[in-house]
Amino acid sequence: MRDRPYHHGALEEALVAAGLEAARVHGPSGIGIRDLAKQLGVSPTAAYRHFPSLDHLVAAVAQRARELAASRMRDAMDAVTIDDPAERAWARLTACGRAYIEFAVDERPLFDTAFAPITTLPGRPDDPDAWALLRSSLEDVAAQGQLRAMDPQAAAVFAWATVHGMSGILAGAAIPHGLDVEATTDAVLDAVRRGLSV
Amino acid sequence: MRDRPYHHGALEEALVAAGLEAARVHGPSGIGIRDLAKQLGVSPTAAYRHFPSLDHLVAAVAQRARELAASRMRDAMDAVTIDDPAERAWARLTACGRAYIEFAVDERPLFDTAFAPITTLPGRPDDPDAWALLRSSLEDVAAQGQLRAMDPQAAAVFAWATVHGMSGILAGAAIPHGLDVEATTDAVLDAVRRGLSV
DNA sequence: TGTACATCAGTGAACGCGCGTTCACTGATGTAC
DNA sequence: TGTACATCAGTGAACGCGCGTTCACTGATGTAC
Repeated sequence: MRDRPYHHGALEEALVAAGLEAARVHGPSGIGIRDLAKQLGVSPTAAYRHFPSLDHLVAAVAQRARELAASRMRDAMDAVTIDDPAERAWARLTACGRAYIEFAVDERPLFDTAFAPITTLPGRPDDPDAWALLRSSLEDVAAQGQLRAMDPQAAAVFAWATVHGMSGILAGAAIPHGLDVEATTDAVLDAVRRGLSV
Repeated sequence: MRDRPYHHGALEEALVAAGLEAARVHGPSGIGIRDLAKQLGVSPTAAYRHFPSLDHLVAAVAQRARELAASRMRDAMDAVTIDDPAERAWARLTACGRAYIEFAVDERPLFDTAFAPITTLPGRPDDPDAWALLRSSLEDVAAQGQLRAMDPQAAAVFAWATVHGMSGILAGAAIPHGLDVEATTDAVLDAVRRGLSV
């Protein structure tokens, strides 16, 4: 006489989805087996049918969060409408970085979840993959002859480090007093371009 | 007939020092009231004579960790021996950034402790202060007429973001496969200079 | 110089909580014959 | 087409742990008179 069938049917997916919502509000430490099971009207033990431990569930949620960030980056890149090939390549790289920073600011707990130190490797590659998007947009810039002679790996690390660090600064409590976020983001992205261009 | 006097004498300092050692190995979450009290041969309650809560103790340890990072940066800056004023200013800025990155790599858990999101404000300013060191070395570069026209605040955020992000990449598990750490650090610091210079 | 007394820095036991995880078990599903 | 049975996905209760924190209390210290 229960209103819910004995078998949930899609508990694994439901756990990840509910975990993502929890992480959206409270970050990675907000994901708990007992908590999520309660929300889904299921016993805590049921979760262990799908994940060997909490760590694995957190890793699945983190992957989902990274993919969310990456898809925002991809969308921002696709929204670039400039025709000139060289400027287009730069604009796509910049859009990619800006989207990363905006994700950190808009969805701070999710950002923390996405890029927290990895404890358990995911079972499949990220799709889309943020690092791959960055690499490919840098390759476009290079293909336009815009990149100065430097190790392409180092160039990618430089670009990533800057937007990642900027995200950390804006997302953390460490924002320098009275900082104009948008203007500073523009200036930082411009400095990245100058650091990379011929 | 105890070998230890009833009053410890310097428990506050001892707690911070022991907390720093714990954080050095296990990061901020490795700092625990019961644990430190046990190490010092004191009851957990005694800690509450000196800190209203664990959070305050952690904040004190974090400040100590930041100051440790900052003093490494200052030492590295002071070790620069170049005479030419403009090159000297750049070298000091670079040394400062490199020391920050090296601290993250050498003392990862301490780095995590130092720059974790702040929960409780410290009772006194950092001494030395990492952000102030960076600002002042950038001012030196500007005073040498080497800095291109940009908001000085944004310039500082750009430099800090890059080394902070680089630290995060190197300290996290997210190191791209087969990365040459030293060479990449050099390349990134060089890109920062290019991003800032006239 | 001695003494009463306020204050400070400790003790030791206990509370209460929430967590991940495990155990023995049951309801539902699907498949071989 | 029906049925036995392996397998899968749940239940519900409990374990055990370690933590921060609190309580009533005591030993040591310093200071006013």
